[in-house]
Amino acid sequence: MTPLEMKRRKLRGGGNKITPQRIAILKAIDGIHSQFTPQELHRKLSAEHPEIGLVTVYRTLKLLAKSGLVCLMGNIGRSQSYARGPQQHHHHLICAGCDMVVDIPTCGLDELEKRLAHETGFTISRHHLEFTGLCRNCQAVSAGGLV
Amino acid sequence: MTPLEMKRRKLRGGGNKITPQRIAILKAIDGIHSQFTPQELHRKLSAEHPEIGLVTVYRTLKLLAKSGLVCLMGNIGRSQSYARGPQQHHHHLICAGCDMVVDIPTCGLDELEKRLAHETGFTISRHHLEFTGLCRNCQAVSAGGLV
DNA sequence: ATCCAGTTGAAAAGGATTTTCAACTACAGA
DNA sequence: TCTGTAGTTGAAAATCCTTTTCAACTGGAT
Repeated sequence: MTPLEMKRRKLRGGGNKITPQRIAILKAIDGIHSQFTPQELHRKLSAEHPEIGLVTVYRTLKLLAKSGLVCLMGNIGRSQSYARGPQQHHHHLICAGCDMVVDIPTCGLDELEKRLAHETGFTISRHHLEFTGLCRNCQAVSAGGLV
Repeated sequence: MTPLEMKRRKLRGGGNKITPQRIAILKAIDGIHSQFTPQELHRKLSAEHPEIGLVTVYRTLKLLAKSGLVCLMGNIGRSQSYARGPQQHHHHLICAGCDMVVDIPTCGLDELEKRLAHETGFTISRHHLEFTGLCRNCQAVSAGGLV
């Protein structure tokens, strides 16, 4: 079963229909390797699928996130930010220069989380960790005085 | 020197003027012990200072954040979220039920940060860590079937 | 082949934030 | 104390992102 088939199946399982728009959106997302906003995805789509409206992109991303097929990462400025891949435990290293995103699979926060829960009486259900800095490329660029 | 005087001095130092609006806003912020949005602050202000416009609140918060007198925490839904106190190294434990915010002064991420920098070639300038869960109160409420 | 619940695109509405602009004012210097 | 001016203000308008509404359309079960 191809990855796309798996995704179709997962969508169908939730009682949703498989439409040409949704397939086009799923395919487009597969080709994006950094975080993206609904607007950016729509821009990317419009080359091959000018008939797909921005509203549909918003709706579909929301649906895909609910179905676990894309990952809602939070807000960049005013915009929602999504990323390819399922919602799972991972964190991000983000370049302030070029917006590149690197996933961080481990964080070692379990200990801290347990301690906090104990000390505060909270039930902690999730955490979010984000590092910001400059990637090698952008360091070079800013060292050259271009920024 | 009172805390307020210190803040006035800090503002003046940046070449900014001390206006009645800014003083009222600084005082109001001192009375808020959880995170707040510009809109919430404006609502709170409007009782005593109906003449202060929402736009001024937005502008002043931006100025205060730049001057290090309040702390811009990120976005809650679509809204910016601020908190009393200077921007410094601390993180948050947030209750999903009542929005209460608890500061976490330590995080022990220096090691991970160093390792990441080494492995990826990034220059890491800051990180953001956030735990979400339910405080004792809200656990009780949801256990009672009210949520 | 038929039917209907789910889906679509366009336009309008909604909500947060920023910009514009003319009037006002804090305060440095005379 | 007075004056000039750069910074500040509030209201309205503009902007930007996102959601809602609605009539037309369609996937897929029967």
